[in-house]
Amino acid sequence: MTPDDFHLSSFLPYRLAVLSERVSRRLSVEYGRTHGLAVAEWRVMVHLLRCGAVSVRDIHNCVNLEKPRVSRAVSRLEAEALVQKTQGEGDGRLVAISLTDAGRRALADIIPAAAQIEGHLTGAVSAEDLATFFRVMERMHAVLDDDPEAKPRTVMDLDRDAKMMPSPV
Amino acid sequence: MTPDDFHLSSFLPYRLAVLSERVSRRLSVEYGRTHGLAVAEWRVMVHLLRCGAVSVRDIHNCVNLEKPRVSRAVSRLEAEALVQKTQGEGDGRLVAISLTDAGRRALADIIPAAAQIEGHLTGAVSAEDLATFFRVMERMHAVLDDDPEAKPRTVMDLDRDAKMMPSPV
DNA sequence: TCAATATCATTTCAAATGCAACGAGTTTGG
DNA sequence: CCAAACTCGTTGCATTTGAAATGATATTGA
Repeated sequence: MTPDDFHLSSFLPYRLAVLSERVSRRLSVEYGRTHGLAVAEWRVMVHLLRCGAVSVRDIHNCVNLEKPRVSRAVSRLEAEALVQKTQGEGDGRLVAISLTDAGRRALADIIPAAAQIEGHLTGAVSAEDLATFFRVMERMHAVLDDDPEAKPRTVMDLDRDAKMMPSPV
Repeated sequence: MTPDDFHLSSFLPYRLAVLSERVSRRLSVEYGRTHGLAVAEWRVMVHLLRCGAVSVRDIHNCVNLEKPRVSRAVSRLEAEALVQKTQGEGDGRLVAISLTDAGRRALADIIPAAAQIEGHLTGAVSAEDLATFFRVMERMHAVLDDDPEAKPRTVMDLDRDAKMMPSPV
């Protein structure tokens, strides 16, 4: 690669970052204006909806947020009474975080709007192209999975389809 | 969309963010370890390689970085003698920022490594699939272009192929 | 049993970030 | 000609950020 014909605007990492940030910002307009949430809070709440009462560590392992960020997001959400923290049953270190009714109501409000934005984005291409798009994303993840310099993927982010690997006999 | 079957791990904005950040981090390992650069500095330098002596505003408009971030990135790069700032010729407000020889040498070092990482990622899929991938990205950008709530795209990020629009007669 | 180690959530601290304000310079319109 | 409006790059400031440290609890192994 000659340095001279290297264009930022055709460089994959840059293009990914630009699109991702643009989409992310558009989305945060939605849940920011309506419920004052930021991306960390949004991810935490969505995770809680599916997984019930879980620990900070569990959220950290599932939604790609650093531990302190989860901790602070939970604090903010608790202050707004969207989640509640209860002392873990068995293990005294663990904190059980769960949605409140208000939190569930907020999600019932936000999720359809979020899904609609996603629908606008995905609706602009054919189902085949979209499938290819996600397949390519998964292939890139797979490349990074084999790269010792790359940060490992969280379990939750593993592509379900890609999991059908020949199991070690 | 029923809130109950909403999965973060299949939500487009989330998936984009996760892949983008993972790729970005892998890349920054490269130029971070070898030359102590962060993403803002990397973008500025690459832009300078192509565009010669330009202003802060121009960089801001081309590489998707906020103005203060460009200003500070340039300061750091200047402190490391990778770029130089000279007083603009005509307009007394403008600053002409350009690469030093050391900056060019650093890029000659980093760009091949960056291109190689990109090659690993793109090499894992067929040319057709990759073309589809970029086409889908462009379509999503187009959707956001029509969305008044979305931040406008910078001129540099416009897809060259997509520019062939029927011009207003 | 109980010291050493590990894990959990939080906090600390320094650095990065982005918005808004600023001072300096330039353009515009009367 | 000159005052108002605009543009440029930088800086102030409050917030966010992540790595490492902390304190509290659990687990391990001798």
